Amino acid sequence: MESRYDPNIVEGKIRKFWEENQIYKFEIEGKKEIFSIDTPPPTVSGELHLGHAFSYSQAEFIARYKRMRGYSVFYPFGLDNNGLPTEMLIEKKFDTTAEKLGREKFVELVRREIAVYNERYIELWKKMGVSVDWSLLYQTISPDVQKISQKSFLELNKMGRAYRKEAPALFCPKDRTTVSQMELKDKMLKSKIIYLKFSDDVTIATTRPELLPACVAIFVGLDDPKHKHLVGKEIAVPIFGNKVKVIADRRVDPEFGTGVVMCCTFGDQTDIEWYKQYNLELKMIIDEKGRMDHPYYNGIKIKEAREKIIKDLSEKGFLVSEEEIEHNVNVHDRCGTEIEFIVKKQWYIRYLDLKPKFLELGSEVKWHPSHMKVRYDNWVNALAWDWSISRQRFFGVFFPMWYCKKCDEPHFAEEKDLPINPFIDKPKGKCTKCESEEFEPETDVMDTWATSSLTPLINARWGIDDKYKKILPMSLRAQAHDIISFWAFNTIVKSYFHMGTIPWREIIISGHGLDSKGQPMHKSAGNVVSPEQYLPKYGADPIRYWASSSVLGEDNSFQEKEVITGSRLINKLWNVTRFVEMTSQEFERSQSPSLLDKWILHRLEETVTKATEEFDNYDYFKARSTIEALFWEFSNDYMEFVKDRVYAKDKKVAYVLNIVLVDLVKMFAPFIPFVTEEIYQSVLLSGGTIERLGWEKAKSIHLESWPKSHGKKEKEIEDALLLVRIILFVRKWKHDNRLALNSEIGEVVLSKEIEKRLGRYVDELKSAMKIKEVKFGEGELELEEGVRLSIKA
RNA sequence: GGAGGUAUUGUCUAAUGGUAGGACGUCACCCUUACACGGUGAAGGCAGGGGUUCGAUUCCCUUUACCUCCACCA
Repeated sequence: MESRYDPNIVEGKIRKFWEENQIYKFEIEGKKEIFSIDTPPPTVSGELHLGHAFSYSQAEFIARYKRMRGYSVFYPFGLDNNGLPTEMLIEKKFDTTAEKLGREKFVELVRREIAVYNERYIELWKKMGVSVDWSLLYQTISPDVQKISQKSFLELNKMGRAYRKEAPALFCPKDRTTVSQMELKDKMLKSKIIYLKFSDDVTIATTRPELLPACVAIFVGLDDPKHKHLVGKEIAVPIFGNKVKVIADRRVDPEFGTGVVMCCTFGDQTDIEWYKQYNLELKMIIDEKGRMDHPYYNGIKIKEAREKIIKDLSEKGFLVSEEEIEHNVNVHDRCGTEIEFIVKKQWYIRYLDLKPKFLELGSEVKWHPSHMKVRYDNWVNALAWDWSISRQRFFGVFFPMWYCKKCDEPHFAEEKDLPINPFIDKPKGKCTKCESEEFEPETDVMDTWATSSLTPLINARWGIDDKYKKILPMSLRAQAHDIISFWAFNTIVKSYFHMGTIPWREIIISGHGLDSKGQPMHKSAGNVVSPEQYLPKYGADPIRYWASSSVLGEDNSFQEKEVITGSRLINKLWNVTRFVEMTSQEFERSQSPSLLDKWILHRLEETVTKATEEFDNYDYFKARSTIEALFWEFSNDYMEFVKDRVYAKDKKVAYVLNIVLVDLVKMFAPFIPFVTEEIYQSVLLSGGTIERLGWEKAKSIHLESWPKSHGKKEKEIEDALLLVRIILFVRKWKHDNRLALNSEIGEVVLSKEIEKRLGRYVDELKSAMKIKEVKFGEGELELEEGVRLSIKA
């Protein structure tokens, strides 16, 4: 055994060993019960950071634990590499756009490029030592997944759940795509609020004067005495002269601005609500490129339009005043551009009628921590729109359909022909409505959530073969809390539609890995820390150690010192092993173990019971702490106390040292898989420890069985604990008297009361603390009630 | 504006209705045949204000700060 543990040499070797021996291969056949994990496919959108490593290791600890508990663990890995984030990554890298390149060339470029990122992601995850079965890898852009996603769409369509409707959609003028509610972000932006005179008694405040040509109504507060007389009248719009009605509505705050609001289709969400409620006229004046589509503006950009009309209004005397303000606006999460509304035909999934069902399904899943379910419930209760799944983008899963050129009737692909690329594949048959044979493809792609919400079905190879049908419903979903409303919710939705059940029995929600100051890692904040930075220095085990230092659901800031602590633990474990290895040649199981042996065996027993319980509850951090507590007692106390016996080649102490070590190494294995594997292979297996203990050998520590508690209670535990307290007291006395801890002391006198309990074990005390003589009599120092002792150097 | 979470020594982080544990850092001591990348000790803490209680860091209310999600933003 090397005197020093070098992760850089060992980890690579171990990784190779795992791969060559397929240690993490999922076995579908056999008697073992299946434990299936639905892990998040990371979005391929750039470099991975420690926040990712943090989130992903949560499921990883559980997977390794469950494997040791004898489950056949289905632990796949996925890559979410379709959709806008991936497109933007490539557009940025090559400083181009999909429009410039054209659809085909662009898609090809993205395909080629993501292969590189895929490799990088996988490589890093392997380095971190995740125990996924890589043969289960899926990508959301792969043909199989496209097929599943398209099948889902076709099924929803057959169920009458999919519908196409012209509706206002959130739209990002910069990325030229519709976006969903979930892609919005608030941003404080400077802007101008303009006061416009519509008539002598009507002045309107607006931040969007350029929308004036789209003004279709004027609103005042419901019971606003100042403006009550206006309700029902018609007022002319400045410059354009068309007359619009004045309507009273509760959504207007009489105290804000002038108390009079213009409604333009569409300036914001309220405009849309009014448009729907009062059947207002539709005037779209912004096109899909974010340019003004109105004769007055002649195709200029929104910001220019604003300046132009302000100038014009001012010249024509409509402008009363303008104020600089800072206000919250909805911007696109990814590019920060202000969101507009456009009206487009989009595909929707109708599901608002199922809100009670979704709440019910949410309750069927067991949430860890339980309070995370509240977020799910809140989201479902607040749902106000059907699910829009169309995106005007390029690199994504295509809708498997065309439209009739003559009558616009949708024409769907057949399931057996999936996956379909409607740009290449030709539709079969004639238009069901007009019998035309000419079609054009649906140019939109599906929202990536429409696909990633299918991960349980993707994992089960739904519609491809029945190989992994058994994994459903999955045992566990692991994800972070920010996407409860998207990923968790949408997965439950799709699972209900396609299977009629919940997708998984339990869900664990992790927090975020934050930077050392507790800030979320964002590229824009410049605080992104990559695991690559720390891997060469410490290896993967210590980074995993950091990642395991948090309670489920809580954020965890990255602290290098935590990594260092992990590093020291590993070093200590290595050296403990080296010490114990010296004793591993001959064991003898004692029928009457010494008091200290009983003590440490009792502690082992306690630890196994407690850690198992905690792990079963997904409290891996508690489990780790429990295990660590035993480890430090074992190495700093027990091992020190029995050194004399070790040097004297006592076979009984050898036995105790080795079983405690083996169980500790096993219990540490889910957290620090590399060093524990190395110890298992190079010492416990090849040194013959496992064999001599009479235990069953495994190919890898990670296929070993988790230690079992025997439920046996050692007798005399109270006496053993007293003995330990006395030893610790003597140790402190040595320290206080500036003596080396292995120095000899002449005499210890213990009070008479102790003689009855510990009289037989005096030799253990003597040997543990190098005491020449132990007597019983009257002690001077008080250890605790009834226990007094004197110590003489 | 609403919902959820969090607030513990210089820093990071646990537990707990009755003496708050650990890690890093600091200080002191110990070069001990597994480890000085070690060991033994010490100093140092419950965000503010109310309430319940014999007793509150813990339970309740509230203020403040931060994180996440949602809504509003004329």
